[in-house]
Amino acid sequence: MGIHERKEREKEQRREEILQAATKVFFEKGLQVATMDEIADAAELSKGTLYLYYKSKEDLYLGVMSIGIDILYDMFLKATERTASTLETLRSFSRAFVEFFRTHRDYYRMFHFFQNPQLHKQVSDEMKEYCRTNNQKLWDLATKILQRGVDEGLLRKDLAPIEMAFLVWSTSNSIMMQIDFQEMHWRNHIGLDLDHMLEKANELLLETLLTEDARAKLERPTVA
Amino acid sequence: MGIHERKEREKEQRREEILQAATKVFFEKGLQVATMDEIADAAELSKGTLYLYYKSKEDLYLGVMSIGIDILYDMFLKATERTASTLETLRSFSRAFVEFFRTHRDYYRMFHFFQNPQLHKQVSDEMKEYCRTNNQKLWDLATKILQRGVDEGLLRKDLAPIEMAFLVWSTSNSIMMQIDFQEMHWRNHIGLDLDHMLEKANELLLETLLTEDARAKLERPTVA
DNA sequence: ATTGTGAATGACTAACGGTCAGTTATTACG
DNA sequence: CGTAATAACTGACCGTTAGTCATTCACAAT
Repeated sequence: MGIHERKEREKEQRREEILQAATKVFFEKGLQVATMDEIADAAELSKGTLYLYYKSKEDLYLGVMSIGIDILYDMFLKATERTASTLETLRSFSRAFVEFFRTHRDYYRMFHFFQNPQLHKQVSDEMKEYCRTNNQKLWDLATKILQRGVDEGLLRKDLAPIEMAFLVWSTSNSIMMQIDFQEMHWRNHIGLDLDHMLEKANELLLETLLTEDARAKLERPTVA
Repeated sequence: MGIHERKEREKEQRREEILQAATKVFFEKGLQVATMDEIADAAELSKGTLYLYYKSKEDLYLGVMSIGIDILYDMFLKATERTASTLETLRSFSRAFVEFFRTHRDYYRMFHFFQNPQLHKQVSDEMKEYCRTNNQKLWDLATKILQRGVDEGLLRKDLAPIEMAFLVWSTSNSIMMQIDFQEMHWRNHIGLDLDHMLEKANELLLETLLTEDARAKLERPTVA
């Protein structure tokens, strides 16, 4: 009586195959230019079948994006798992985000669509909820580390951990967006090295978030 | 022989009428949902006529957005024209941006499309260039003020004015984006007051950009 | 062998951005 | 004034594509 289970597995596998095909096509063309027929071709299925597994093109897009969230989560987790000082963990976190941005640009790009509900025309409530939950894991993880920093007296107390998480994320994110969208414009027309700006901004922000004590120690690491 | 001139004026006026109709429809529905037929209806013209004045729906959208850039530029200009200390001018600048965001949300929203070339499918090179030039004015103005701050010893010298301008803009912008897209999510699910974050972030950043001298004076305004 | 079930198909529909041959309005000219 | 020339405008039409659904197909149950 394992037939039912096998069918379930096969269905799951089909869903996965569709996701793989969609990943390939979306990475190459983006949401707007990619067509469902193309994805169907890549999956060696008919278009109708795609709709048995995903409710809309946008749902499928977010399905692919969710893999990106998983990857980022894993990278964050690894950054926290290395036993090190909290300060070093904070830096690892920051670096992990930049690393994700550099090595998984395709996924990073997809986050914009998720972030901007103005662009959602056909996203199902289920998919929205799924993404929200998945995304929440990231924030919980980040907040936990920052809370540790506050408890240890490393980070200032007048900002809640979630506020710091938001600041760190939004600072990095806005610069990464510009790198992704307009790097050449900034470099050639304005003469601005955005990669440098990204590092600098993270550095400045971390300093800003540190308590005065921690900042003093940072400047003179081994107190005489 | 003023016929030619009159025709020119009428043509310009028609272009303006189309822009008005487009403004109304785009504000109500956004780029994706608004249709050219709707805009044609609103302008009491046929769809074909729209294409005599704008090359594509996206061009028309950017035409509307450019008005928003003009408005923001004027607000920035007013912020700098008030005779005041450079520090106060910097604050005015920051406030002007927030003010624009609050009172011209519809225009602000349109900036995203301009910023993200991934979304451009039919933008003409001419319109791109026009927007770029228009946009550049904003940066020039901001950079000028920041340069003054550096010259006066108010702002640190290890960051170029354009770098500071970029940091200020990207910090504000990323938070505003979140307010615009997800304010309710942040407030209800995370318990985060983004309006407060926006002020706080601007405040922290300004402090970060000040020289140590200036910061010290800021904390004890009247030195004994 | 036959029936039942659900997965898969692909022709079809609706919607929309953009086009262009044809119409109308206006000006120039004899 | 009549007519030709020019410019402005129109809307039916085209191509594309997301999404649908009646039908077909594969396979399991009996």
